Amino acid sequence: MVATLKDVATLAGVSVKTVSNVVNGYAFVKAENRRRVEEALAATGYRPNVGARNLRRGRTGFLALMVPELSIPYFGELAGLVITAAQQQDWSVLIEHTQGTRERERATLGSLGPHMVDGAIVSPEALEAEDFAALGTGVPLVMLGEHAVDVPIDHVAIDNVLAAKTAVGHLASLGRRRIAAIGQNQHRGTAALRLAGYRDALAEAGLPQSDDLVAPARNYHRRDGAEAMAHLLELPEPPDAVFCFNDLLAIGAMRAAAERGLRIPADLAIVGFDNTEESAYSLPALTTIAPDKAAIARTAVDLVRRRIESTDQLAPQDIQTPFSLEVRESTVGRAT
Amino acid sequence: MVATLKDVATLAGVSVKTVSNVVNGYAFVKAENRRRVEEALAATGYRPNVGARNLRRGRTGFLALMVPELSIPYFGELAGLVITAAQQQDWSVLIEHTQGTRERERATLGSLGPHMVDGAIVSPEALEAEDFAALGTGVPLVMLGEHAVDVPIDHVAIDNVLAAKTAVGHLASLGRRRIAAIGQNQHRGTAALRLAGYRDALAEAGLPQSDDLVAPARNYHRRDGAEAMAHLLELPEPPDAVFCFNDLLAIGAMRAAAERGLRIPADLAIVGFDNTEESAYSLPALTTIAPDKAAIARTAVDLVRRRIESTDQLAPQDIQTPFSLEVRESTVGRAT
DNA sequence: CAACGTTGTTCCAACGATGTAAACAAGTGC
DNA sequence: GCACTTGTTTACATCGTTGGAACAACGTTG
Repeated sequence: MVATLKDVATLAGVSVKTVSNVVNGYAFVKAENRRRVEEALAATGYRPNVGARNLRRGRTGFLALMVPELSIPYFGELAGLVITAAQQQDWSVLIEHTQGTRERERATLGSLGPHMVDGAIVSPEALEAEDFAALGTGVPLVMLGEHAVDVPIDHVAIDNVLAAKTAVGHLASLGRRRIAAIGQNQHRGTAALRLAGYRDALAEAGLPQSDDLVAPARNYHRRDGAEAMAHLLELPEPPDAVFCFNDLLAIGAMRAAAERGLRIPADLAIVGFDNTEESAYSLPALTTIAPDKAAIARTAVDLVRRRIESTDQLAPQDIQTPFSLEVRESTVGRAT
Repeated sequence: MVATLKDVATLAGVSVKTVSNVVNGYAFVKAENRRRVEEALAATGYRPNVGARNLRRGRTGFLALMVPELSIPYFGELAGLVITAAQQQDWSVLIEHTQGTRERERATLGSLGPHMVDGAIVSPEALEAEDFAALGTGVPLVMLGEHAVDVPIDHVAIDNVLAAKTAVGHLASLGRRRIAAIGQNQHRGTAALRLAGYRDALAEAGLPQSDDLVAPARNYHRRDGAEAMAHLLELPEPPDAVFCFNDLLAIGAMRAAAERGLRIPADLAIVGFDNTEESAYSLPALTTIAPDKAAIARTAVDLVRRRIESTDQLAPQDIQTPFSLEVRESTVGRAT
């Protein structure tokens, strides 16, 4: 059996409340009693019943994190950072994954009662505006990544348009003329933004735009990148560079290119997006957009906390976190 | 505010318990009352207070998963599978990570009161036998991976010795003579087992053993693999093959080899361990031991459930899950 | 029509912790 | 000796839920 406050109190010969006071660091407890209580606590190995405590306090001590797939390196890395940031605020993190389907995302959002978690950090992919109505009221929510739609909810992301523009600008500055993009997708908010950045950069560099060079990707897995790249390489005039909307697509694209005997970056330069750890060690190492993932995690947790603490309505925040371009071998070749 | 049973009861004009009965599917509720309660439930958007319910029922609905780092692909993939398996048993998964330090692992284990979670699945790296005494009593615990030590706890893993032997046997069968190993580590149970398998295979193939060819790795990150490989390649007689104790080490080793102009597998064959998704897309694609991660996750969740449900003491189970050798380019070259 | 079982509902206590306020003890000042 | 602080402890109600006992209403049966 597990010791409760009552057990400890009996053992120490004081009231339950006094034990509670000791546990919670209440100042006015006589030294003698404090000592006895502490002994009893140690003897019984008392640990507070989180459920009961939270029932009383109206907090749960849990934070939910909703991601599409934990096996995707970006989300694995991000989740780790969120957990770390949350631990510092005494929160435990509950992770749900949705496979990026709208139905699962709705269901997850709906199950997040305020009794279950104090707040939630969500990274939706397919949700529509109306789905947010289904959300259990009263749970502070922070969204990561781009809105698909306009929803009055806190939101943390990098400037996707600028980031994409930076990536493509880098390719253009290297003298690439036929720059392709992989990752177009109707259902993802980020895809539209990154595509816009891609187009901006081409326009600015005075390069022609061609729909042939924009390859869609249903999911953002390595396989999708390989398929898209294979398709691009069959064009009569194949690209000499490609901007992939995430690192996994880029890894897949590299493989497809390598399998066809292309040299990277000589024949084909590749830029990814996310700066997952994998990208620094791929062969060749991948040039990629590096969002400050730790900042994203910290900011998101902070936003949740702030919204919980302040009783009055805050206007929804829209916070942009920094990013940088990590230049590696896939665009500039092996450093000598 | 959030609706409670009381609110619903008032609205429906019945007692709290009747509403509770409806919510919990108690059979004997008059149709008329049931209808009114259901209307009231819908109108208020009632969701049960998980904390209170569990306080009463003595269950929490949470399962803890402790891993060293979520950003390590193997654990990201595994965590995803555990979440999926747990969802099917109506459990939400709480993830804690420890960076693989003994102190953090102890602390995490200690914080898992039975009020917090119904059970825990842990993947420790540095824990010693005595640390398990610190565990809050009464929480069913399942360990993944090898024990460092003998502890009477449920345990799910593949046969590490056999798996390592299989991997190294594969290298030997390809005619490699100087087969190195990367990943030796005093503190990891798995390291010892994989090393034993490595030695078994060498012995069986009649190959000489040399301590020079066994490279330690503090952590199991890509960087450690690269450093170890660099070291091995500086030997007067460098290896012609290397067995890495996980995929990340192998990825790092590949990079170090490639940077020194070695061709893989012609000059150096490499085998990894874990079959992370990354390994199928690396250049060259990595030959690796493929544990059935889904089986591990399912088995672990099942074990926890079984231990919760049965009141009597079950003997600690020791379950081995299947694995296979995934042969790819890093040992046999590009398929034509 | 009394006794009984069946069905449906309500009341009460309890899970374990904590906030509130009251009770108690020991000084202090007048 | 009394009111008044100041410090210290306790009793009690409460958070939202559910199990069990008690109770009420009903039709059946002997």
